[in-house]
Amino acid sequence: MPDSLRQFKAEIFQALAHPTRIAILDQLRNGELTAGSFVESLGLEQANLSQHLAVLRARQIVSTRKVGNQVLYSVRDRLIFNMLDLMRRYFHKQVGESVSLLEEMEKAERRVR
Amino acid sequence: MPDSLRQFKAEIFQALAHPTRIAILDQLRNGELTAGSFVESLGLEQANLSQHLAVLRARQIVSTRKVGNQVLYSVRDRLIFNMLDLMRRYFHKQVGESVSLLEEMEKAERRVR
DNA sequence: AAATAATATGCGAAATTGCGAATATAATAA
DNA sequence: TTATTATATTCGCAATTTCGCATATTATTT
Repeated sequence: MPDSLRQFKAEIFQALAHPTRIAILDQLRNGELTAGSFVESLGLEQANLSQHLAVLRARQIVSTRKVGNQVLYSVRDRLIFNMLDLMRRYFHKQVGESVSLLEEMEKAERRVR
Repeated sequence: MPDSLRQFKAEIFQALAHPTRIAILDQLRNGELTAGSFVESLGLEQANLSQHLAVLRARQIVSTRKVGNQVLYSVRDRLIFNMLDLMRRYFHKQVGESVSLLEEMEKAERRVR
């Protein structure tokens, strides 16, 4: 596997590695939204939001379209959503395992008592 | 979507956001390997490798098993490989789009001349 | 017990990231 | 033209990441 591929993967993962940016992408699942809409829905500083959008732009994860005064954002490739969905599955599996581990521990605990 | 879920996703993405750690995981596709094997195959400082392994451990992405003198690493949940594979597909799609964009530009260029 | 081998950890420096405050830019409205 | 609205950029700072170097820890061998 070429190192450039790993480099690319790392950069995309990096772009996804922030709760705010994940929230932004989640909101784009149903189509394009203005930059400003995130400020309201996520309740963050305008500058902060704009910086997170800049990260997603830099990695070409989103594309923009200017309409009059405002900028519409959309996700370039919906494959990104597959990544997020896969990660949700991963989360649930992990939680599941943690729960059953706890149950095991409780069983063992009861046996000792 | 709960914020804790986005937090979790971000942490895992973060753990994957380094070429060295991606390389480590790639090598674990065929089963467990000793910590030392990465030092040789990747040609990095022993301490550096160990630090990257610590990141993967902290996020529970890998699990370890001590055998005598050495530590065997393995991937806890192969879903992680699905993430890497999906990212490879994403890469190829992006490259493909870039190529066809270039071709479009060349066509346009020829029309102008 | 002392030496060796495999792995992990602590430390300091450089680079990167995240954030708020202020400022810049661009389009529209007055 | 001036004011307003939407968005982006710059700056300074704190926090985090990455790395090499040195050191610690644990198991094995001599």
